[in-house]
Amino acid sequence: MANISDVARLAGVSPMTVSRVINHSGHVKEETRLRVLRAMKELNYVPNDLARSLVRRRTDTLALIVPDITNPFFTTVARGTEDTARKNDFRVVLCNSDEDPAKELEYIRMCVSIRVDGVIIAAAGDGSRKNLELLDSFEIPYVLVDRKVDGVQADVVTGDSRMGAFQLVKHLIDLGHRDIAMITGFLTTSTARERRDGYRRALEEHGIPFREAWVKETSYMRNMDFTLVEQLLDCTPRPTAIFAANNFLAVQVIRGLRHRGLRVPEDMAVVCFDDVDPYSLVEPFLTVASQPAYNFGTIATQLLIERIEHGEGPAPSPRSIVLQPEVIIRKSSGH
Amino acid sequence: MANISDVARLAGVSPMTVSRVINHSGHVKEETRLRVLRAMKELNYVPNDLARSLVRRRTDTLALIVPDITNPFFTTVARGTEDTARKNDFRVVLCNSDEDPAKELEYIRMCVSIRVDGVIIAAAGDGSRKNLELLDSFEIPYVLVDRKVDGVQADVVTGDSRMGAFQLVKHLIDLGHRDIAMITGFLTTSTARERRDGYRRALEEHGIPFREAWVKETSYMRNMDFTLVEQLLDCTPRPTAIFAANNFLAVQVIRGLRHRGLRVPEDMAVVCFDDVDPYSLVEPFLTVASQPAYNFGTIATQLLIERIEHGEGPAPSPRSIVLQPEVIIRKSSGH
DNA sequence: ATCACAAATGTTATCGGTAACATGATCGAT
DNA sequence: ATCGATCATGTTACCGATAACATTTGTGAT
Repeated sequence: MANISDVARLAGVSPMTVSRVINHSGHVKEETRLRVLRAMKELNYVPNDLARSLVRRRTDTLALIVPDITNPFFTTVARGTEDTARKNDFRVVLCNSDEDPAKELEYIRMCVSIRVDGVIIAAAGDGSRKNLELLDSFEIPYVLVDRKVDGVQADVVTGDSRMGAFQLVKHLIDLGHRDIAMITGFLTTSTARERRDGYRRALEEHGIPFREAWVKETSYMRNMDFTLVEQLLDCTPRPTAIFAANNFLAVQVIRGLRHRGLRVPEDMAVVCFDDVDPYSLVEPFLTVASQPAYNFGTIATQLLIERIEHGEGPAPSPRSIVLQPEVIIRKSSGH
Repeated sequence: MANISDVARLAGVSPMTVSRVINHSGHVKEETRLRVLRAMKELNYVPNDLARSLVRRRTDTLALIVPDITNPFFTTVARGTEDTARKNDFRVVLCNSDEDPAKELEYIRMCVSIRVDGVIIAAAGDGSRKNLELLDSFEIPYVLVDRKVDGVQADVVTGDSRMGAFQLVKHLIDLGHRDIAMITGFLTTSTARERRDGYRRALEEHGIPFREAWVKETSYMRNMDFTLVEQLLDCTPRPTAIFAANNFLAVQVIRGLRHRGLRVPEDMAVVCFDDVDPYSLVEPFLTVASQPAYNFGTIATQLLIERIEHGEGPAPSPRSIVLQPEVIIRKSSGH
């Protein structure tokens, strides 16, 4: 594999001149430039980015760490990230933590050892704090996306989970429901907490008591504990509506209901956070609080790149961007 | 950020000894080893993999290039790849070509410039051949997964598309259908061709003429041309069954049918290749030829790693692993 | 006590680039 | 003709690790 010296030799110049041609830096006479380009082509030369990054102390690489790469919400974030990164000449390494802080830590270690320029992370939970401190200690900038982390000061792009949850539950209440249960992700994630808070506030503002037992907590992932739905159905009184805190939970809820022979919305109203992929669902059906996932990605990436490139002077203090979800009312909540 | 010399100095040894400790190579007295480890911890030292890779001429990194990261089929392949890679101490960089050979080429260039040790690729199409030749010219080993590429000799892990398609269509025929249409991906991908061939063979073996016009070709991606379904519905005679060549196409077909007020399977039978994510679909419903996507990933990765590590001697000649799909009969095909 | 060999550690060169500085050529202005 | 500025290119050092070889120390056998 040819290196820069081979090219230089063939073109009859110094490696530095070749470097200038590659990077469009400094002055190079047009004639020499062409000679170098010809030599590069002839040798099928591709610069070695390891060497380049080593000496430049910069890799032009970002890492995106998400808790679940099979969730369309996060793949959409990933697209936003990637598109924005590419526009700014950054690469993206995509990592999947499986909602597991330990696996997340491994990836963060990797980020350090391959010297990424920055990290965008939807943290596994509050346990991610130590992981993030590792980034801090290496002065690698990062941006939180979708989820805040307790005790961590950083740029953050989130949805207004409290508001979205409030509106969804209010919608149910307006429809006459009073016995509304909730299934949410582990409360170690900020979104689960905020959605529960929004749920709670909506209830209380309408004089409905908040019952701890009606909030079931499980993994946000698709392999959630199926029996939770059963448990809710066995409550007395039985809830007439269920608020699922994300898309996968909603689908599981509906499956659980079907399994018991219950129809949506006739026997049980269902609403949820995040879009449930309409392509897979065949027909849009669920009442949801839809989040602008793509923008989560683009904005987070912009913030990160700003930080990476902000040069001297004091770094901008942590910014918090909150995007509003859009409540889309469809059949699953009844009317 | 501390480097290996800082650690060495603090531990009172040479950098080489530190390197030995890090890599568990050579002999190091237990006492010095501990001293070095203490120094590493004290300085919060993380080795620089750029430098390491540069000199070792090896990055312990694989690239996985898929045409559509939002397709659960490919995310499942990705999981298989990642799990296997990690077990063998490789990292995986995940790349998304969007079924676009040009974007694919950019990623392959990136693979070269960051010197990945190998590539697993579900190629965008036959146009990928030139891209792969680039890898050849740099002697970067690669394995094709899911899709073969015309004129490319390499390890390949595919499903038996012809057989799966044959069985699905035969199933429809056995149910009495004779007017069976097909919607498939671009015929520049091997799977589209093979599925069409399987479809064709099933028809012909049962004395049903193959009609070119009944095979509609479009993108495998979720943004397929919606009007194709309409076109099929306007054929005379109107088909009574549709074979969709992948999961997304099937969902689009069903949406198109719903849009026209047609029920599945009463008014139109539908079968397809690949699983349609049962979690999203709420109820398993589609008759499918299910492929062991996870195994696609694990096997491809094993083959690749073998090639990377095979050392001297003649490289193994290209291997072809063909996995059988499993036809799962459900409601969408009627009975 | 001596020797052969393994263990423990160090030295030097190198991977393939680029930053920083140095040098010589070119050029327009006076 | 002279000079400062800009252009064009080269030289040197270094990024942070490891391979390959060199050296010193330790150990057991005779």
